[in-house]
Amino acid sequence: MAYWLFKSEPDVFSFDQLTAKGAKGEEWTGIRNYQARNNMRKMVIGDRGFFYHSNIGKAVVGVVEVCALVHPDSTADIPAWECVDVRGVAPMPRHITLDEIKTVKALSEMVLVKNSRLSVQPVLDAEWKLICELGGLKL
DNA sequence: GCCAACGTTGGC
DNA sequence: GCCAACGTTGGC
Repeated sequence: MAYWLFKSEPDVFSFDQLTAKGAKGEEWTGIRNYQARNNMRKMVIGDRGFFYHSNIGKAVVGVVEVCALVHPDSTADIPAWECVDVRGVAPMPRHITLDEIKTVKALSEMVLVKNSRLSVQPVLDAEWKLICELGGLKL
């Protein structure tokens, strides 16, 4: 099982909005970047990811799970753009902000820090465990 | 609202 | 195939 991080601006699509969709989840539409799309191609059912709020909040706010393999993005005008479906698993009891991540040495190599513009990114096992711990999340 | 960083586009 | 110009993202 691999870990990922999905970024979204909360005023466009927030973690609460995803959770409201229930177990069926929602398409992760709108990705128009090859690196991000290629990351989604690597995902399998059951992979988990952090839900990160960019711009507003700038924090990891919850955990999601991949519930449909990569498929054409229904909002795209060319078939090259694809996406997975994700569903909400659990909110972070304590949000882990970008500021906090930057102060933790073990997290200084995160893609979130190194390449902040990539909207779907891989997360290392160690990074995953640490952020869950910091956030008080037991899964 | 600014701007740095990055990705994409298109002329050559 | 290079690279300048442009558009977008996202932190500040």
